[in-house]
Amino acid sequence: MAAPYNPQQIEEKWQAAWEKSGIYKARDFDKRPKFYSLVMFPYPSGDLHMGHMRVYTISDVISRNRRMLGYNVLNPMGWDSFGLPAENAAIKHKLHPGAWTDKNIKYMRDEQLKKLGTSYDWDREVTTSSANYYHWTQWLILKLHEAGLLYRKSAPVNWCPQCETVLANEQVENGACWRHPETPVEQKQMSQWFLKITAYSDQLLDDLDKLTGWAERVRLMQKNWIGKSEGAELNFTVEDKPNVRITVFTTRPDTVFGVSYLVLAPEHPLVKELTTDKQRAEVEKYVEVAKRKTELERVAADEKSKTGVPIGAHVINPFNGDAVPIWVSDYALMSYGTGAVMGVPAHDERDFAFAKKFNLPIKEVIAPEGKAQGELKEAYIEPGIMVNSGQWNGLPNEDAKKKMVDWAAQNLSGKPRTQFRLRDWLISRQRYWGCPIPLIHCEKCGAVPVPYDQLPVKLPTEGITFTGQGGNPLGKAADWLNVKCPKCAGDARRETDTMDTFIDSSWYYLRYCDANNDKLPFAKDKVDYWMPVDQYVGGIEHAILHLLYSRFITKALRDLKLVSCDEPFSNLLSQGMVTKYSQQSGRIEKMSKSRGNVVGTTDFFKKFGADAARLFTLFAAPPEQELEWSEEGAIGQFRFLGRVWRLVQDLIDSKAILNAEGKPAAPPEGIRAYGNLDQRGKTLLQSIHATVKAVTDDLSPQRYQFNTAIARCMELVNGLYKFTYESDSDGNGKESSGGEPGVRSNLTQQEKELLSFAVCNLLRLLAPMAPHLAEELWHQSGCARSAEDFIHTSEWPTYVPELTVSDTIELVLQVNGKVVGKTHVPRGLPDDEARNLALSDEKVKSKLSGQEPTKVIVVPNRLVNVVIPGQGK
RNA sequence: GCGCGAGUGGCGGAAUGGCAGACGCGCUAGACUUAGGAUCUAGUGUAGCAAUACGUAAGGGUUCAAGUCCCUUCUCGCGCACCA
Repeated sequence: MAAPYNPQQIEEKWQAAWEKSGIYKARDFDKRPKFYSLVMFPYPSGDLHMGHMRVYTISDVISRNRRMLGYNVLNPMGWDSFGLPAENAAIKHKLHPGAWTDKNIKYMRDEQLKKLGTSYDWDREVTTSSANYYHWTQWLILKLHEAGLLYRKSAPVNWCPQCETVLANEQVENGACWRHPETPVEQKQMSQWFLKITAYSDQLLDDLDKLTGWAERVRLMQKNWIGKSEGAELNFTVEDKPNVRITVFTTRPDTVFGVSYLVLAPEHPLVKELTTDKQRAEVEKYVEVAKRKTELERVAADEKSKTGVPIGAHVINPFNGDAVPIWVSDYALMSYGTGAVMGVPAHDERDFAFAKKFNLPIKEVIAPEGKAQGELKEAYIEPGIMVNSGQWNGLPNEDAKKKMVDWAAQNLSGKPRTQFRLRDWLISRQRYWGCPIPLIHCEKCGAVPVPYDQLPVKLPTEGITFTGQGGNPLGKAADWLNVKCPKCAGDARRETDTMDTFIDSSWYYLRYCDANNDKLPFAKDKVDYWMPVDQYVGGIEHAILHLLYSRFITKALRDLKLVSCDEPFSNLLSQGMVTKYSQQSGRIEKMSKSRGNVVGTTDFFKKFGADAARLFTLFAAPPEQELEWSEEGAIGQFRFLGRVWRLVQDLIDSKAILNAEGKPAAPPEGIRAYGNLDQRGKTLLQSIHATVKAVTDDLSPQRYQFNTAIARCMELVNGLYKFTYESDSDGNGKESSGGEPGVRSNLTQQEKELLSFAVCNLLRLLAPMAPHLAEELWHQSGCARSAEDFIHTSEWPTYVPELTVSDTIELVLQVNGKVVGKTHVPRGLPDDEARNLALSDEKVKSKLSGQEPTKVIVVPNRLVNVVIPGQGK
């Protein structure tokens, strides 16, 4: 009796053997076609659970499949290891963030990712918090500084009081910090470092069209985030002050005759200047209140709670000379457009609500049929014909738009303008555990870059304590802080802000191409060989932040001639999250520690093995969908693996698949013709070829349907059981009753070759998904030529298209589209014969009851549909 | 509110416009047993003894033929949301 399937034992054995062999090393400049397979690298939080494992499994299957298909695969892994949790852990445990991080990395790498059976090239491991990585983050940021893309300015910024740091716009969600939605961010005026991502707004938007390998919804999210609006600037002159003009941005210059007021943002510099004495007290109070409002409160305000105060002054509409009042209201944002908005209540929902509340005139200037509708119940925002608009009356509003902007340009009262929602990327963080910004502040010279030969600016460890109070510990490290200016050698201070960790992760895929370079971040020729990434796999939560930043950095580095590609990720697979029932909430929720519904990796691997875990996460749902973790389902995969194991053991024990030398009995080229096989053998051979085709297609980038790939393997295994155990005569199943079930004793030599061929192919099809079991049986069954001949470097099986389909088919007979019968016919039966066959069928005849059919549709090799008249539907 | 996406057995999910429910979980029955998170065999959409009828959120349409394409409605999920 063969040994039972013991995953733990074989998994450890092969993980060690693979590591020793180096079969997963990527080779720079190899002649094989390259395939760069990337998975979003983790933050080393300390413990991965089954929810995390899904993404690594998917990416690993793709990598292994491509490798077997003959590609030179780069499949690297690393750690996004700067960031707040390490610093918070340091405060809590009185441990340096670096020590905490290193400990976590070691555990996650050696006890979790390796034990999952991943095929990473660990020689290229990167850790963003190590000096040999952040050295080059600093190098790159200085290059961006030289290119004018890094600048410092004082601006109102989002401050998270809990993180004690500023945040990028992208990291503010509903007015709260992305890390804790319960903490509203505050507005602070601070001098901060920004990256000029807006210089690339147009490219980032236009090139989305090139990304055909991305899901439409991800592209759409980026498009909306960039938020391009075409419109115009229009200048309104202040009444009685001909030298003072207020410029508004509008996407609807065609509605300018309907302006009945103008709004300034509370922060707008002209508010103070223009407010009349009479209104001053009220306006100042309003501005004060608006300033104190958090972003959250401003966002939460709906139309009914619109607020505002007239400042007493008026402006002249450049188109018709009307004077309209100026208001201050916080629905105008200083950070968008010009901070001033023209109010057109008749054709803007927001303005309509504002006018209703404050009793401002509503003047209709666009009407559906060119006739004014009179009193409006709501804003009319559809296209229409111009009315009440002087010389433009009667024009379609879209035509008027262009002409009116032209007119404004000629009269110096406006010009076309494109406005983006995207803002520059605020990268300063007032925290210790991040990459130091390599600049030095000198009173005389300003902000001076640290010379390249003095990089990296290392994070100091001396004199640093983590108390969680009093701000950034870097500000207290006197030895580190006080330096001489590189330019004038005078006294100067280091920048104490560190970089947003999204900087680290927006170039790590480039570092993988040349991870051990100690002269440069990467050699250009290596990056040009590997880039772009052929398949990126990761969570949808990065649809905007990380992916947009990475695209920007790639484009900026392209313009600096440091890389050649301009889009980093050709294909993106956004895998769905893993969920599980949570005792805490009583609902099915995303698997996470805080929800108390995690399934750990270690226990599961010990009991059922990594292969079963991999198979279940692949099988239970298509990769882009949500997946509910089910212990029973996972055990089901363990049973399937056991079924494969027992079958192959049985075949080996009974000498059914090995020849006298202990090698597979199948001819080396496989079995590519029916030969003398009987029907049962033909069916199995066909099933083998069909399975190879189906799994090959399912694993291809066009599909990535791992669930059906596994289902097809299961079908083949079921077929093999039938073929192997079912005796000819009684058909009573596994060697009838009693005793050890056994392999059919009457196997012919040809059938043994067939079985042998089946096993070699089945194992290779399973290899990407269940790498350990496949490897073990590959060697046991003698398919391996030596102990070093790994299944993962073997060739992916091929199929003969003609053998993927049977030579007879079941022809479906329909009457008016309903199935009335089926009949077996040879494949390729001529249409007229199929037609005659259908018309002579008893059931069809009885339905016809003597009538002539109106029509007979023949779908070759599928069905015949007889259409009978007058029977309705 | 706007924009995407999805609704298929008890459950997860399959189906280039051509036999709905592959494959698995669960369940039922049988066999076997060195009792193992066993294994093997058969069955399992609903109603019915059956023939058969009905079935892919609801309604309509296109088509010889619709889960699949079109329109309307409903439900759920996701994203964005004072962006002028």
